[in-house]
Amino acid sequence: MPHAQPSGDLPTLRQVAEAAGVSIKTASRALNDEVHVAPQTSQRVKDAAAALGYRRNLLARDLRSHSSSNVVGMVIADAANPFYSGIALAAAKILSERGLLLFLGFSDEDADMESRIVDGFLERRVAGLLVISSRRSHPQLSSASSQGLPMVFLDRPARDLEVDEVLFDNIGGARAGIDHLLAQGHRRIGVIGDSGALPTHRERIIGVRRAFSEAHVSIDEDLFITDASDADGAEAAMRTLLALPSPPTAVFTTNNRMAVGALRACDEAPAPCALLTFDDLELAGVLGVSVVSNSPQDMGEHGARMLLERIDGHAGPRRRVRLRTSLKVHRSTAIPLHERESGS
Amino acid sequence: MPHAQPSGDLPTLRQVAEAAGVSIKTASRALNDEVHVAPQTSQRVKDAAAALGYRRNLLARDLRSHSSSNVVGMVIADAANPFYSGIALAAAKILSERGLLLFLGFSDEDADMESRIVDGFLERRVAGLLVISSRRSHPQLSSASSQGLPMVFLDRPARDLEVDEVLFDNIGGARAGIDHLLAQGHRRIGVIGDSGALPTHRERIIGVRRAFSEAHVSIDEDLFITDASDADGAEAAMRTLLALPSPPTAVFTTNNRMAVGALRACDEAPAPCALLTFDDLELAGVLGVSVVSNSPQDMGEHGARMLLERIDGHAGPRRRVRLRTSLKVHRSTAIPLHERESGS
DNA sequence: TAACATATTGACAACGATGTCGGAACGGCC
DNA sequence: GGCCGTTCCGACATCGTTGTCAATATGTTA
Repeated sequence: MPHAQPSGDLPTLRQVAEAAGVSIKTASRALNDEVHVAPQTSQRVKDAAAALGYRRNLLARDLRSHSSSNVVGMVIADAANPFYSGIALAAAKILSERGLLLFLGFSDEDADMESRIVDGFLERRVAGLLVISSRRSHPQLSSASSQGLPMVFLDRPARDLEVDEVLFDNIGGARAGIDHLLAQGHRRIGVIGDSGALPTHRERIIGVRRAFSEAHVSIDEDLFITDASDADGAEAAMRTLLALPSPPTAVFTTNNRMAVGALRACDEAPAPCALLTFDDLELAGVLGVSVVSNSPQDMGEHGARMLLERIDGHAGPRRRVRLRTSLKVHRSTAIPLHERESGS
Repeated sequence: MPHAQPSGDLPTLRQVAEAAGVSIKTASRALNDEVHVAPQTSQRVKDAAAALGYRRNLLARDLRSHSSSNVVGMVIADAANPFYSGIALAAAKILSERGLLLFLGFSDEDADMESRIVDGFLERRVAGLLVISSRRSHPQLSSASSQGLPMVFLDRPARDLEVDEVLFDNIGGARAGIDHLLAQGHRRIGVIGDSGALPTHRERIIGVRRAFSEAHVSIDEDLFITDASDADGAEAAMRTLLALPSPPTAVFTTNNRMAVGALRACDEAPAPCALLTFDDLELAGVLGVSVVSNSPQDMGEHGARMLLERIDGHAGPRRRVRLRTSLKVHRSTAIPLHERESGS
């Protein structure tokens, strides 16, 4: 029963070497399974290491071998949103297959916070970055990027950087959603959106407007509330829409947070709402909410793979991937407007 | 416009020092705002650093100053579950207030994976660990713990380690849930639970049985399905219960994944289900599901704070915190059984 | 037997930063 | 002028590991 000494510090390679009666270098070779180490020696070193509870110090190793540490830094906005945590999870899975660890930082949509997080990553010499940015410009990253640090932007474009991107087809997805509602006979369609600060939301609104205009349906701007900012805001927005003299017959929300808020408001409405949202909801079917479905898993995996290619030395020009969305129709918008009966 | 050289490597302190015409040590002093540096010198160094795009190398700094890196490692099972990601987010927020970064690893409930993740943390000399463990024993951690590495176990106990823990009152919460259902007049109560591998689930089942036994209500074991393992399994389990000749009048699920599955099955059931689950659901109100509400945020914050105290040198005996749960009644179990009308 | 290839090992420098210590310059004071 | 204290600065060792190179010992070939 090898009993580790309860002293405060972990044993070093030097101590292992002394215990095994060899030089530091030989101990290093043995523990790294390099060639040209006598089997007995190797075993003696490994036994000593096990007895002492030795763990190699990767900080020192990475410093010496100049290999950027096997760590990838990832910034996401909000872990409470399953959309972002889904991206992070999928990316982490791909990276862990290669033995890469993940630094995860939560920016909470705050530009300064994001900046501090990225600084921490850079100072720790991460091998690459996955960024869901809340910033419009990235001065820190521009020099890092030009110095060759691999990075991939997810969900939101990197306007001022020539780096790889994985985004969703926001315009096309939103357009397909509105097309569906129009095809079901809806003309008074409400729209609830996050604040326009996020490019994703701007693109989705563009898609919405394009759908209306190409269908030659005029837009009632009173039904557009695009500054809801969070679920509570969306709930209030939905109440406002429902309280209109002539409320919308269907409502489109630009992301899952907005949908959650809208659903809360609908819960107290006299009639069921026809609801369609960008982003998947886990219980969309049960809730009857139709969705413009996107796959955070795909985004995380794609991003992670592209980053791995860059880490492995791929040096081609920037790549911009747009992931497709798919429309999934559920109860609340499944029946054309003119076939719906009141009540029920 | 200082233009960083596009060469592959980041500048070192040596290069900054040369550019500023001072020694390495002086450059170090200037950049760390130490005393006894002439203002002009300091400025010259800082200008040079900015011009070169210098970033200090924390790997080297931490190696030298032997300060365990300002990084905390955290293992969680599954980021797709908002319960775990909620814990991680809350913990990260607390830690980031102290400038600590978070290594996040996803074990996917796999013991080997957890072990590899923890190894990576230890080899990178993290300052502390937050662990939601999928393991029954933790041989790696026992030596690390006795060597004084701060760690806090979350949600699941650390049987073989004398470390701090933050858990929920699983027995009491489950008991309160069943008490509520019994009080509403339910006698045939279905129970859908995860596989018994997790201590949380075992405790919850204990709470359930205790509630029955103290109310002197006999248990129909046919209504207990406690090996559902995931949402799909729970969906199948719910279908099984609903297909019984005499189906339960209410169903208790032991966590949010089980609830999701049960809800899917209920969606196709002829009559609405009376459902109560351990763990919060974001749309519990809309869905009408009553919940034994716990707060992953509280757990994350508590755990992070306790870890910080340990990192700061607190050396007291292990602490075991049990966080309370609270019952939130929603539509499906709000009306006593005998007052319910069929249909509606 | 000599020459040569190979296996095994260790001494030493190096990675990029900080801690220690001592030296130079400066001012104030007797 | 001599002494002291303070400020400012740099040479050097050091953290724990790996890369380079040279030194042995051993086996293999001409």
